[in-house]
Amino acid sequence: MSTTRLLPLLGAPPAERSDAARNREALLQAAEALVSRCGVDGVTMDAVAAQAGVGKGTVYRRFVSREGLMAALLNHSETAWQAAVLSGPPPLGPGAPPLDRLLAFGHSRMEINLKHGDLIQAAGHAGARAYAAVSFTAMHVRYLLTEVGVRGDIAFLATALLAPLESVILEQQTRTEHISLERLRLGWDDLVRRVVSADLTP
Amino acid sequence: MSTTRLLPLLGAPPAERSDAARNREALLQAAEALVSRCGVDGVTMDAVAAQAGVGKGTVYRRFVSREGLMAALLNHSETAWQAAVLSGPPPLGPGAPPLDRLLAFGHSRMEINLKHGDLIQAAGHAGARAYAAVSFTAMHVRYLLTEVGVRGDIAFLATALLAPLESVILEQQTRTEHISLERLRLGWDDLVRRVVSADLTP
DNA sequence: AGACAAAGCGGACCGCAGTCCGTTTTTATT
DNA sequence: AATAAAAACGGACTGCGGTCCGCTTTGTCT
Repeated sequence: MSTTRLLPLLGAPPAERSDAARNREALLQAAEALVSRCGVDGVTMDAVAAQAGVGKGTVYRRFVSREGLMAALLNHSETAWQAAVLSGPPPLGPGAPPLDRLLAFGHSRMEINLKHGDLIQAAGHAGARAYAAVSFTAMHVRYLLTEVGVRGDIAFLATALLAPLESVILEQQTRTEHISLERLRLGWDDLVRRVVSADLTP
Repeated sequence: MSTTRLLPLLGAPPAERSDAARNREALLQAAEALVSRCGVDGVTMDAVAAQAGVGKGTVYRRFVSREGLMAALLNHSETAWQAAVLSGPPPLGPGAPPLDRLLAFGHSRMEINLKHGDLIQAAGHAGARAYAAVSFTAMHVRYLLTEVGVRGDIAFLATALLAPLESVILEQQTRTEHISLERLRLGWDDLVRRVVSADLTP
């Protein structure tokens, strides 16, 4: 009679306990509510815990840190957006020529990063960087660049193109340099064309 | 007998009191010492105050916030660097053709931003952004782009080129994408040439 | 020199992020 | 159903950033 420990599946997450799942849901919902009520900066961890009806320790067990919680909040919209990129209507989604997709990608990403600027900021290191967003966007831009026919250090170029789409940069441009969203879009288009055209018209 | 208030010079800073100056010096020195002893993250405001032999309130009076203090620390090296750009030896300083200066600018900025990554991070909003550094570098890159003969939205292009030189981006590239410094340099050169060449070979 | 503002100073105090550990709930096993 | 291990929970507690306000120093005007 061996203990039927049916092998841990090597890295399969041990499955979440039901109460844990319930609490996570409650916490996310509470956080969302508080964000829309007090703004991102007005949300304290104690408040989130209280609103969800759990102890503070629970919040940290689930989300590790304030940044982690904010990142989790972010992931919601991020997921929907990724779906739009992977299988939504063109030109953001598949079906349009890769250059058009790249331009649309920039416009869309700009909007997102401006809209969630405060959340992204609050998510700090766990936010824009190191999380799903970075690897997904980087991967996608690399893919599009290749499709367009760009030669060279694709990985570097992808990151370089993504950099000016970062929330911090956009915020600086719109707030302190007074650049309009329309101008940002035109600028992006121009930048992309410059980067790309070197390989197209040799 | 009019009060010889010899007009406030309209916005001339009211001149710093001697004790204030002394304390500022002491604080900066203390902060620097602590940074090199405990690392940026290990520096607490209380410690800085204690080490300088003043009260905590004084620290905040001089530097407003922790970020402000870090920004002040940063300004030291920043100033030296600006001097090198404005009047140092080519190709970073004047004398070389503008394209070479632009390439050298990128390499140099990269090094700085990587070297002081933790300080920049700690200086947060008061650091890379909104402070001396941003307007100076932006101005300089705009100037070089113009000299090179780039047409278009120079202000936007300057910011877009500066974005991938930001400490956060560089850190991501070197740490999680494992891109070597050498490759970053080559990438920068390639990026700049792509952006520039569109206007040069029409 | 004396006096009077203004600027500077200090450290007690507050709020929030994050930790710790004894207690409770869930789930697998018999 | 009983049991036991693992996972989750809660809330008191700590440390740090930042504020506040009564006291002291500095500089100026007579």
